Amino acid sequence: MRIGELAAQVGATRDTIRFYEKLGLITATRLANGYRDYPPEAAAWLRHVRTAQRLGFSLAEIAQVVEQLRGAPDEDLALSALLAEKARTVDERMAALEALRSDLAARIGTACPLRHS
Amino acid sequence: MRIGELAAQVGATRDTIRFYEKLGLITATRLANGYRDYPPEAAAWLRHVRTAQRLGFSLAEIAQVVEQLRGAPDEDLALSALLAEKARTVDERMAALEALRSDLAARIGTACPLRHS
DNA sequence: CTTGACCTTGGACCGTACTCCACCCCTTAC
DNA sequence: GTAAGGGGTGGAGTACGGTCCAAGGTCAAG
Repeated sequence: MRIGELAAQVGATRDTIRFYEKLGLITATRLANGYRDYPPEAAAWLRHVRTAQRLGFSLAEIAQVVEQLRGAPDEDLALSALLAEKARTVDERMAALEALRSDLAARIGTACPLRHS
Repeated sequence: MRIGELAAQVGATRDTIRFYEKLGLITATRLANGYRDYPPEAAAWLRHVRTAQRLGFSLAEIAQVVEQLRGAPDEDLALSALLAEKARTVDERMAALEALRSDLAARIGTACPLRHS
């Protein structure tokens, strides 16, 4: 698969994929003419990257995970642990939002909302 | 209060506070010598800004709220309305996080967590 | 009266995650 | 053979949220 098809399959631009390659998030073999060539799994992998990103991982973190997974004794176990850690972060963020929400609710309708923050 | 003390109180740098001023997030009166002067409430206000930011609001969004308050016929009423709107945004964001959290929970412990995203 | 801590400004610079550009090569269709 | 539509590279530009720096003014203590 060439870069344009891969890009279309995952809803990214060619530029984005080349950018990800620079960050070590994806690698490609080259065809005789110099074009990047991707195996079919590349699309699934890029979707995984996008998912991780959506879940709050920075591209640098994802690249680091890839790096850490290389040579891990149990790949799946390591990945599950990382996800569990992210879930905890999400829980914390939700608690903070809940606090802000009730903070906002308490101020609404008061005489001077920001004055008592 | 001068900028250094304010910065110390909220755990920011003087540069950050001047940057926020440029964005319209905070205003200061000036002393005779040109130094910025802040009322005691400024610290609470800045902490509020930081909280909103930590919860995923961009500085531009926060500045927009401040902007909308300027010149409102009834400041308190306007602010209450904006806070009510923000509370709704917070609710939406919490729902999104809840979705991500259960998404993570579902993946944890599976044979190959990222494979089914 | 100098030293040091504090303040002022404008502008340069950083990291993240792209996005666009110019300029070039390769391949297929007509 | 020429035009369209891939692909390649390096480098610049964008938005966001700062962070740092130089050159200078202010002020209290010794």
